[in-house]
Amino acid sequence: MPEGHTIHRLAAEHLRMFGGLRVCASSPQGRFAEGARLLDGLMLRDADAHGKHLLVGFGEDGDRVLHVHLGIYGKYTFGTGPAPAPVGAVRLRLTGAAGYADLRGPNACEVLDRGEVKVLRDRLGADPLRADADPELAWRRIARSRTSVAVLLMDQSVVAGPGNIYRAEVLFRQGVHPLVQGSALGRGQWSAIWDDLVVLMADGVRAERIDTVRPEHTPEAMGRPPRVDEHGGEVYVYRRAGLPCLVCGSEVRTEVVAGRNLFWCPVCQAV
DNA sequence: TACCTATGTACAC
DNA sequence: TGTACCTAGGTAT
Repeated sequence: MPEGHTIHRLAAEHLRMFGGLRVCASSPQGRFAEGARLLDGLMLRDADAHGKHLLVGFGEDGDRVLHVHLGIYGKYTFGTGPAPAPVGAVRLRLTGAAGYADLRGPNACEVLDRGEVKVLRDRLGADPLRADADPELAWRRIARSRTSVAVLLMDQSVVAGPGNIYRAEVLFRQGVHPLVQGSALGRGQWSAIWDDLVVLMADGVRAERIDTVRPEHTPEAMGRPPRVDEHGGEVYVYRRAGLPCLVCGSEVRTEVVAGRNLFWCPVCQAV
C-alpha cells in the first residue's frame, strides 16, 4: 500500500533490522547489480522518508544514499533468519545478521550522493508525517491555484505523501468537493485538511493500513453488516463507487481526473 | 494462457 | 493528454 505512511514505516523497519550494521546488498534480478555493488558491505547508517521517497544512508558518513520510490507496484518483504532463495523479480536484497529485505517492482531504485538527495528533497512539498513540515508553504501554492484541490493534494511538490486513498478520504471527512479550485478553498478548510492528514497518516503508520471511518460511522455503529474493503482498511468513499455513502446513503460517485480515479459523495461533499 | 487492474511518476507531444 | 514502465495476483477464456 505505497502511500506515504508505508514509506515512513519502511524507513523505521530498515533501521530496526539493519541500523548500525554492515549489510550485504545484491540484485538477484540483475537490474540493480551496479547499485548493489556500491552498497555491499557498507554500514546502514540512517533511513528516512520524505513523502513517498525512501532514503537510506550507507557508509560511515552516510553519503551513499539508496533512493527508492515504490510507484504503484513496488513492494518490500522483510524476513528474519537466513534469506531464502529469491522468488520473482527481486531488484534489491539486503541481508544482515537479523534478517533480510527484498525489494520488487520499484519505480525508482538508485544510489544518490548528498547533492542529488538535496535536489530531490527540494522538489518535494510538505509531508504530514514529518516534524519539519511547513503546511504554510503548501497553503501558499493552493490559495493561488485554479487547479482543483483533488489534483493539488496529489501534487507531491505541494503535499508529499498522500496518495489516492488519503486524498479521497480526507476530502470526504472535511466535506470538501474534490473539484473545488484551490483558490476557492478557505484557510480554515485547508487547516482542517492538513490537521486531518497528520492524524490519519500517523494512524496509518501505526496500523499498517488506512482506516478513516470515524467510530460513529462504522458498520457496527450504523447497524449495518460488517464489511472488509478490498485494500484492507475501512474507508468512506475510496473504491466504493455505486455503493451507498456510509453517512447519508447517497450513491458514491467516481470520475477519472488527471488520470486517476476520484471518489466522492455528492451530498456530504456538496461543494 | 491471456487479459486486467492497482494506493505512481516521467516524458513526449 | 496519452503512453510507457515497474510487478503480481485475480479473473476470464
